[in-house]
Parts: sequence; structure tokens; C-alpha cells
Amino acid sequence: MDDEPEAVELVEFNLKQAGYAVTTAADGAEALKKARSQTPDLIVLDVMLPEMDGFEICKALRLDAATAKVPIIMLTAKAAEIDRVLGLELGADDYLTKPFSPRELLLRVKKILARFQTEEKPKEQLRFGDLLIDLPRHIVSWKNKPIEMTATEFKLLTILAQRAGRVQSRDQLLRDVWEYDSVIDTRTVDTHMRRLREKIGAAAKHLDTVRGVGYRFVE
Amino acid sequence: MDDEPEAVELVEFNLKQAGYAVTTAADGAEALKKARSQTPDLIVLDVMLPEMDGFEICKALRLDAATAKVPIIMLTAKAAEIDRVLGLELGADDYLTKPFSPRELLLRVKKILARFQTEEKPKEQLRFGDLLIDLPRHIVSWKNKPIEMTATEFKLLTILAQRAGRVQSRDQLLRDVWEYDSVIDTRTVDTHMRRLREKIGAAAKHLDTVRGVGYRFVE
DNA sequence: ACCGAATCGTCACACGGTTGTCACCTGAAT
DNA sequence: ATTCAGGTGACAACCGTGTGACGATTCGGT
Repeated sequence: MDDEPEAVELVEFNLKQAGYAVTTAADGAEALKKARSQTPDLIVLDVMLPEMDGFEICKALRLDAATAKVPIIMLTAKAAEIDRVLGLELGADDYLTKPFSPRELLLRVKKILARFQTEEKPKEQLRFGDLLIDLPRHIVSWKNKPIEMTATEFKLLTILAQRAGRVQSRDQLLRDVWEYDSVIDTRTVDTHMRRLREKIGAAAKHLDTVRGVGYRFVE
Repeated sequence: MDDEPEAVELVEFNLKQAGYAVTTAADGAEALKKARSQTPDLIVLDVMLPEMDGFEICKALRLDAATAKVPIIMLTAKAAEIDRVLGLELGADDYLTKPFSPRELLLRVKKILARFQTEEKPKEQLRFGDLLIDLPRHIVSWKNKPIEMTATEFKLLTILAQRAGRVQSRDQLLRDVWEYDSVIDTRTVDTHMRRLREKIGAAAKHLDTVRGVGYRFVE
């Protein structure tokens, strides 16, 4: 979707070469119509368009439920527009300033698609054998028996479980569980790990200490 | 890399003024050789070159794994060539038509570098035959069997493996593994190498001693 | 608003693994 | 044969973690 035919063709050609299915539109109205009916995986949108400008289209796409969640890459001529493009008002997902290289475009497309495809909305439940962590309900259970636990302990367990396998340093945990650049002693983490282990009993086998590094949740 | 000496000098002078390290090449063969050995952050390439033209070089650079991902800015005389230059066949990242101003060149260079420098992420896993080093999990395994090892040993192995093939002096290792300008005896490295070799067993074949110089990880 | 309970961050202590160093041995280079 | 860099074994100091305890703060109920 672009105003200059050659530019459209360049984008189309390169994306097709890369194995993507591409549909083009000559103006804003057509773009909106096609986007609504086809709900593509990604939209590349030029700011400069006849009739309706790219900003309007972007807003319209976001308002329509059918296209609200489709990632949008904006092509813009001016660096000054970037803030507005990426800001809340428009909510594009990325931008490219002209002139841009096809390779650059491909990189962005690939990156955005990867992000959206793997962005399984944060899971609501985490299950590891007999251990179940229910995030919205704020409940942890072992063999279907609920385990009482404080908010901090719950968050600590959740962070570790969500990054199962990956070692988290004490500093990392302080940042992510306690959330502020803490004036808190890193040893505090140890104490909470202890309390957590006490409470979850047998499930504590999932909580590994990696000496000299941090803690790790193992499946 | 250009055909007209003055033009090369102009580009070189301006980029150096701007604080970039610049290497030049007189013809295509030299350009390819230097690019392969130095893997620069960016290549400025003239279309018009003796022997091999810029298009050929561009293709060759893209085919070689060592330079495939290095961004390329093409200098071209004709606007008509632009499509081909930026197309997938060649895959340059940007172009400038002659005559161009140094300011323009600098802008492009800056922009391209900014884009590509933010895209790189260090590898999370290092694999050498049966040896696997998983950084985020902090696990080393040989033939899928995990190897217990201390934090220091892990870091030592990681540093060596990340610089596979290159000899690391004891001083270098002390700086990078122990991280502070250490008051530590360089012989301490030897002891850790010994412990590391004991623990990783057969995989110790990757750990070379270079007498009089240091240690090296060989693939 | 008050009081008791729960939760939180910190500290001190204990223990065991880890680490740095030394002395001695081995083997390669000259 | 001599020399010296690197391998090896042993050991004491140290560091990192687990643990129990304690005061401060917050929270919930009356």
C-alpha cells in the first residue's frame, strides 16, 4: 500500500521473493477493505497516500476489531513523524524512513512476525508435573491441594517458573520481583527462597540453587 | 573501495573525520579479501570498479558467510540502477547517486549502523561436536550428559569457547574471567584449567595449551 | 482507631564447597 | 644436560548459601 507505484512494486517484489504472500492496495479505501476481509499477518503502510493519509488508515485499522491486533509497519519520509507513528495515538509497531533498503524491510518484517507469532499471550496457567500455578487466580497447588503463600513468594515462584530452565541472578530477581532498583540486600532473596521452599514442600525439587550465580526453576 | 582515487580519498577522509576506522581497497579482489578477513561493520562500495564490477562484489559478499550480514552502501552513477541495487538479487542496504555530498554519506552511514548494531544478540548456546554450552541455563553437557562445574570453571570455559581458535593469555583470562585487575597469580589460571579438564573429561581435547602464550579452545 | 497477626527485610552464625597458592613433578625445547 | 613452562597434589582461607531469630511494617478485623 503505497502512493508511488515503483515503490509498491519494490516492496512487493522483495517480500514475495522472500516467500511471503503479498496483497497490495492503491489507496486508503482499498487498503482498509482488503485488510478487513483478509486480516493479514502484517501490514506495511505508507504515510503518504492519496485521499486518506496513512495516519487515518492506521487509526481506522486499530479501531476495527478485525484488524486491531494486526502489526503495522509504517513507511515515513520524515524522522520527525516517528514519535507520532509509534505513539499511543497511532500505535504502529515499527517504522522505516525513506529511503530504506529491502533487506532492512525484510529484517523488520521478520522480526515483527516472529514477535507476534511467539507472543503466546502470557500463559494463564503454568503446570509442571503435580505443580500448578494459576496466575489470574493467584493460586498455587500441589497434587490439587492449594498451597498458601504470600504475594512476594507467589511472584518469586512465578518469575522463576516463567523462565524455567534459565538461571536468574539475585539481582535479576530483585529487579523483576521487587520491581524497583532495590536498596534491598541480595541476601533477602535467599530468605524468600527458603520460605518458598518450606511452603511448597515436595515441589521444592523444582527450585535449584546454582552456586555463585543464582536460582533456577527446573522442570 | 572506489575506482577514482580522489573519490576514495574523499570518502575516506570524511569518514575518518567523523571518527570511523576506515580501510580502503583499490580493486574488487582486494576488497573481498579485506572484507572477509576484517569483517567490517559497514561496506561502502562503488558500482564502477576495475576487473570485477560492484554488482559482482556485492553478490560475492552476500554469499560468503563471513560477510553476508554486513550492511552495504552502494555508490552508483545512474538512478536507473537503484532498483537492481536494492533488490534481493544484490541486497545492498542503501545507495547514493553521484555526485553526493559528504554530509549525505555520513547521514546514511550513521543511520545504517544504528539500525544494525541494535539487532545483534549474542548467542545463547555454543555447540562444538558433542559439547554443548548453554549460557542462560548455565549448563554444560557432553553427549547430552550434564557436567557439574563451578561458576568460575563455567565462565572460563565460556570465555575460551566464545573466542574459539584464538589464544588467550593468562593475563587476558584473568581480566575477563575474574573481571578485576587482579592481584591474582597467573598460575591460578593453570589450576582452573586443570580442574576444568578433569571435569569435562573427553571434551578436554578442545582445550589446547599454547606453550609460552596461553590457552586456546579448538573446535 | 486499635490491636493482633502476618509478612517482610536484615542480621548473625554455621557449614561445606570453592578458590588461590605453594611446592614439587613432568616434559618439551635448546 | 639444563632450563623453564606447565601439570599436579595438597591445603588453608575464604566465600556463598542455608538457617534461625528479631524488629519493623503492613494488613485485616473489630
